[in-house]
Amino acid sequence: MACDATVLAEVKMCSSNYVMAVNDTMNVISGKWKLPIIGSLLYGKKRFKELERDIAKITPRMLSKELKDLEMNSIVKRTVHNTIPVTVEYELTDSGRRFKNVLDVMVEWGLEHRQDVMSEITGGK
Amino acid sequence: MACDATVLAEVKMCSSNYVMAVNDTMNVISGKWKLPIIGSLLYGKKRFKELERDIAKITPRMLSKELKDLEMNSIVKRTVHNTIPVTVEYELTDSGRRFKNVLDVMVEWGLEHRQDVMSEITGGK
DNA sequence: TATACCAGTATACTTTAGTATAGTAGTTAC
DNA sequence: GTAACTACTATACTAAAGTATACTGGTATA
Repeated sequence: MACDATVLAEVKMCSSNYVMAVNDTMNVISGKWKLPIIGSLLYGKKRFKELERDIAKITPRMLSKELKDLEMNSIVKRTVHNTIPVTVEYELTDSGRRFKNVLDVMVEWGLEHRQDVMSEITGGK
Repeated sequence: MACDATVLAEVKMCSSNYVMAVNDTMNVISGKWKLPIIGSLLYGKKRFKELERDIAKITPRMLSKELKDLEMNSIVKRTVHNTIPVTVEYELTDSGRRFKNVLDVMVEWGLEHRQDVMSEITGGK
C-alpha cells in the first residue's frame, strides 16, 4: 500500500499523511480567538460589533485579523451591505459549518478526559 | 434548561460551555509538537530518543517540555525501567488513545475542506 | 455642535513560544 | 582513554502571537 493515500481509510494508515492532514486543520483554527469566533457564528450571521460584544475581551484588532484569516481560509464569508452606514455581515461557509463535527468530538473528548482525570484524583474506581 | 449542563446533549446547546470544553481540548494539544508526539505514540510505546528520531527537527528541549506537559495532562504515561543504562518509555494513557477520535475527524474535515477550496478555485460545480 | 455608533486601522509594546547550542551524569564498546 | 549512547537540562536568543491605546471616516441623533 505504501504511502500513496487516495482514500480516507488509507490515509489513516499512514503516519506522515495523518499528521499532515491534522496540521492542516490545526493551522486553520490556530490562535486564541478563532474558535470563539466560529463558535459564535455557529449561532448565525453576525456583524463586526456583535462579534466584538459576543466575545469577551477580544480587541477590534484581533477580531479584524482573525476574521481576515478565517475569510482567507474559506471558513467565513464576509458580506458588505449597501446600507447607510454600511453594515458588514460575517457568516460561516459550508466548510465552516461542517467544522461543527470537529468541535463536537472535541467537546466529547474534553468532557470525558475531565471525568477521567477527576476519577483518578478522587480514586473512584 | 438554562446553562446547568450535566448531559452532553445539553452542553452542546449552551454556547459558553461549548466553547469552554473545546478550549480545554485545545489547551491540552496546544503547541507545535504535541500532535506529532501523540501521532507517533499512537503507533506504540516509544523511548525518548526514538521520539526524537521519529519527529523531524524537534529539539530535545522541546520534546522534553512537551512530554512533561502531556504527562501532567494525563495524555502520556512515563515509565522508567531499572535497566543499565536507564531506559524511559512513553506511552499514551486511555485518554490519550481516545484522542484518536478527535484526530480522525480532524483528518476528515481537513481533507474535505481542501477539496472544497480546490473545487472553488478550479470552478468545478 | 457635541456625542455616539459602525467597521475597522495604526503604532507601540509585552508576553509567550520556539530555536540554537552546549553541557550533564552515567554506561558501554573499542 | 576516548568515542558514543541514553535521557535529558541550562542558557541565551529570536520570532511569533497577543495587548493596550488611540485614532480614522462616515453617518445619525440630541
